[in-house]
Amino acid sequence: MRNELPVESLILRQEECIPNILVNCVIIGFDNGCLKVLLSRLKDDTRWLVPGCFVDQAEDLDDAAIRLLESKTGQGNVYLKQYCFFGKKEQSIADKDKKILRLFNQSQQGADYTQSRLVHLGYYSLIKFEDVNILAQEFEEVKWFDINDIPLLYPHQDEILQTAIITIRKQVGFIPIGYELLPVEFTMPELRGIYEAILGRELDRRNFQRKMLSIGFIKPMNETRKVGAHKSPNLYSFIKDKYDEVEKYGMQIMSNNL
Amino acid sequence: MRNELPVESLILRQEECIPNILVNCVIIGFDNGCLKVLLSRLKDDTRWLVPGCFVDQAEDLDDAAIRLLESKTGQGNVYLKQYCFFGKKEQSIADKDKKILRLFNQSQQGADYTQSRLVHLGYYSLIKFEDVNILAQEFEEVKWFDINDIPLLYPHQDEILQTAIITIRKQVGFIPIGYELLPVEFTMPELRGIYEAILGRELDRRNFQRKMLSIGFIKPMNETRKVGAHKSPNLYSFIKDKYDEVEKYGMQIMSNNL
DNA sequence: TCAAAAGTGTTGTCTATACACCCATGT
DNA sequence: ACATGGGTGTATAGACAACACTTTTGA
Repeated sequence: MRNELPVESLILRQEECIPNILVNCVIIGFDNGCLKVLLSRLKDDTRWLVPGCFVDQAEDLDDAAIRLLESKTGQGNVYLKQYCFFGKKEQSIADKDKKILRLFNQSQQGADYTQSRLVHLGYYSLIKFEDVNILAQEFEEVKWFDINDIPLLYPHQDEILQTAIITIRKQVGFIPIGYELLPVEFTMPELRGIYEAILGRELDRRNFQRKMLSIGFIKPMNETRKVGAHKSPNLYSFIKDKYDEVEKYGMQIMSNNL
Repeated sequence: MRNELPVESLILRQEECIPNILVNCVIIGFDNGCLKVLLSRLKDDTRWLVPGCFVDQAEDLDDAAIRLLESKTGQGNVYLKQYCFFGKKEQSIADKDKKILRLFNQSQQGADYTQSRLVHLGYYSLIKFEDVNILAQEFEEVKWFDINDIPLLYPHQDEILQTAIITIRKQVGFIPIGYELLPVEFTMPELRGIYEAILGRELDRRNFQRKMLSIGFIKPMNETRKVGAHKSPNLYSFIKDKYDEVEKYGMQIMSNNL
């Protein structure tokens, strides 16, 4: 599922970028009952990175994040939210790690990116796993990892990643997370699986269902899905309008007893 | 209450600063039943600004924010939290507004701060009103404003300020806000006043009291305060330890029905 | 027929809210 | 005495959690 050309055009910047600002994006998906995060590395490297890119002088920060997201997943119009910034004085790209610059900005011309103090601007994104077409440059490897099985990362990357996960966990009661992570039609056990993965504990099947339906932005389809030697679960879909209302006022979806 | 020397030493930077990163701090206090925000302007200017400063090359972002806070209030060890970053492509200091650079960094030597794309890193701070000693440079005016009566601001400043207020409103159920904004000893009506100011509506006096006491990190002092022609209210104080526990787990203080 | 998992109903407990009542104090 | 506002108690409605029971399906 590789597609070299669009990746290049998305990543390669004609103009010079801002040398000391790196946009990072923690891309979260959900598959097979587990939360996944998309990481990237140089093909011959051992350590992984949260995808990042430098920002064009003439580009909004948010647009840089969208461009980054598109360059890895092929998807641009998804849930994207800033959650944190990082910038300790010692934070910069070490000379010995200079090679990873290729992952952030293919043309290493112009500004000297290793000389600058580096400020990381952290975004996280929730994306439908099935919609993702993993894209990578020819020297790059991009891969989903189970969130509970993260490989060795470059310095500072763990903080960037873990802070995102903690933020999502704190916000899970306030964002209609299922809408972002699941396909258009989904079953109640699938939805519950997301909450269980994020909260790290089991939820009562019966109370969960009642709660979700009572909020009113999930509607049952008159179909079921065959998934095994038992009753086929109903399919549901989100009512986008209701969901948008809720989002505006920051209403609470899940109970507070985390 | 002016004190010229320390202000200079806090603001004036020997080394060169990062030219495109501006730390902003929305400083929130509570007085006389109203939320206040500390704004700054040049003495002969008409428009106000959220206090900001550039970051030293060899200074953590958080430390720059603390230095900024201290340079305006004399207080450094207070609640300080990053909440947002801003950076649209057109965002930079216009040549006609170049004069405000004096407010961010007294020495205008070195890097050309008007040439750069500007990224605002937003912090907000909750501070005990009585502890604040307003500090200003000789060409600067620093003043508390009622949060519902904000004067004319420079471009982008309104977004920085309003986003902070919205963030605080969303988080009010999760941060022990009274501990930060009130003196060590306080009355229940004072505490309630903060919540009412933030939520923008009245709360039931009696239920509020019960709720606050039931959470368990407020303890009654055996004193009262005379405040008028009626029963003197009890004084209370926070139990810091309990509060810290709560903070860690992001427990909920107020109900969710905003 | 049985196991597994979906879906429905019931009940007790806890929490939020509304409000009646009493207490303290200055004019 | 009375107006003002703090402090305590109680009753009701609604939400949450626990769990019994029913339904559907493949082996």
